[in-house]
Amino acid sequence: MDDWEGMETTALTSPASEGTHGDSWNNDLSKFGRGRAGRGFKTSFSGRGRGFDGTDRSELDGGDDGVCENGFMGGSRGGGRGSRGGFRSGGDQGARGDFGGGYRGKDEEVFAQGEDKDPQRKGESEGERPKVTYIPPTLPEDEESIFAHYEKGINFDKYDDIMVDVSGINPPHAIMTFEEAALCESLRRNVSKTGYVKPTPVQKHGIPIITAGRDLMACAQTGSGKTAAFLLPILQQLMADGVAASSFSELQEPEAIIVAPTRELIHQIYQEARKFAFGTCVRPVVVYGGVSTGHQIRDILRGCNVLCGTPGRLLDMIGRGKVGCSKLRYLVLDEADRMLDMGFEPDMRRLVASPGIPSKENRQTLMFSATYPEDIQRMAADFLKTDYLFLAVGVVGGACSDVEQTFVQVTKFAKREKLLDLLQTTGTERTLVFVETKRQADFIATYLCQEKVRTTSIHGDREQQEREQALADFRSGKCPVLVATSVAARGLDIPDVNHVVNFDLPHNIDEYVHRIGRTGRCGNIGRAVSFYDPDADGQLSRSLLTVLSKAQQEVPSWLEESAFSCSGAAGFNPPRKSFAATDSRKGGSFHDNSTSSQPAVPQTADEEEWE
DNA sequence: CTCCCTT
Repeated sequence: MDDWEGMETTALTSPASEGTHGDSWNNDLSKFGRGRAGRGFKTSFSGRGRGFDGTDRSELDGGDDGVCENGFMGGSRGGGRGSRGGFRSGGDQGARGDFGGGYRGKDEEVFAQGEDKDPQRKGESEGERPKVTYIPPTLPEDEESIFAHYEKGINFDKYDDIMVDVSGINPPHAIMTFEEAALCESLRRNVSKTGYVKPTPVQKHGIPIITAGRDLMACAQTGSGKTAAFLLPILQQLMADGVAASSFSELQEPEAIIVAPTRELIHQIYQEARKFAFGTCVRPVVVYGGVSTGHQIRDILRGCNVLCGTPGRLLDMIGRGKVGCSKLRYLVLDEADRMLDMGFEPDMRRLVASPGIPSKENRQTLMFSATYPEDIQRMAADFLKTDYLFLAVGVVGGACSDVEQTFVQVTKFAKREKLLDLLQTTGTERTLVFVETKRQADFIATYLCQEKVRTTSIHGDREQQEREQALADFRSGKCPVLVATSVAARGLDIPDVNHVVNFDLPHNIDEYVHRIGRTGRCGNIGRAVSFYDPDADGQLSRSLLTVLSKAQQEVPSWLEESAFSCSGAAGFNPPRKSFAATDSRKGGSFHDNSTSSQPAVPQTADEEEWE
């Protein structure tokens, strides 16, 4: 089932970049160890208001052309030069001087990735490459390319065992076939070209719910066909209601907006949207950071019915007046729990406060994720109509137990050796190594490269082009080891990930569930090995225990003991978050439960499947 | 605290 929402490798690998990064694992090495003082990104980001509320472009653009762009870069590449200040800080201005004004320019003067090789720049950069506004490879428009990679073996029958639970008032009946979805001709054709024969459970239930105009909070694993579950009914409605054929305009007012927490993920969703919208008058567009803004603006202005985006760039586009929200009918939050957690919540609130945007009563809001901490569910109600439906889809004894989860007690300092050890015994099978920090990702990737393990890495401080290249190299098998931060934890659909290694365990259990969900999919056996550092991971032990037992995994006795001792006095350590696929409106009983002898997870039917 | 999110 991995293949379902598969991002097309080709889309991420441009011929031009092939040369530059051809030897990615080798080449990456040279880039890894560079000092990285962190970019102004974060500081400026979480800091305060963003340019976008200003709507006043002059300020924004002025910043672009002047200090910011390179300041930004300087922070990233400049290792150590005073880049902490965030963009627009004086300290960054220094960085700018280093590469003269040549490269910073307007969006119009961007460099295609091939030019990245410019020897002069390379020479002078030495750890300080000038900012090149990256233009992702133009995706081919031909049918063949759009529908590439649809012929993977999908075990549809596996889905018959899935347990489904719908709660909420008056849910519509599920459909059993795509015919019942009453899709128009071109959509039907696209569906079958995509290789879908019969709907998956999330589609069987989700499609009629959306078609009926209901708001939805859906709990389903990535790769279970959830993207199609919301795209199809949305596209169908738009076409049925005869949306104006998209055409050039200085202001575009999309009928649907889809947001996701990472660039790679939104790109993947966009690819799906292109498939299903092929040959229709509905035009999907994608926007995200790290690539040329001007390019994306032009793409939007050509016509935009379904806008996919990461929050920052999306808000930027709205703030620049390129995108209006008054015609919005559908708002989709993918990885919704992530979109509503601390990091993104302000952006989401800002989004739903955009000028002209219909209130929640006057639009349809759809949320999808594999995990829904209960506090997040409560907050999600701010975005949903009160009668929203909750849909939980799980594979009984399925995906989760297809992942063999093992734990190794390792202290911080022994982790590196242990990892190498592990990789040498597993050979070249595809392995995704999760680490806690961006710095650590560079560090470990460099180390593995030195040990002749073909490794690449992905994290938020890498150039967008590098991120895409890394993913492409991992997918293609050129680099069978990918070292990643949580940027790769969710949603990414990479077939044949044989192993997931939690070099560092995440701090929260949902993240753990998402991470190990990168493997063991589609009936394949996956393996997840986690390095458990008793000094650091004690807090997680209890919820790990619950996850393990629910997935019918063996629990090491030391972990059990650790959980016992870490939980302190009975009931004093209730799980902060539950990770179950349970409608928080159902009684709300498990609040109270969590302080009793109940395990961390509410005892409902949805044993399975958090992905 | 870190991660991810515009310029």
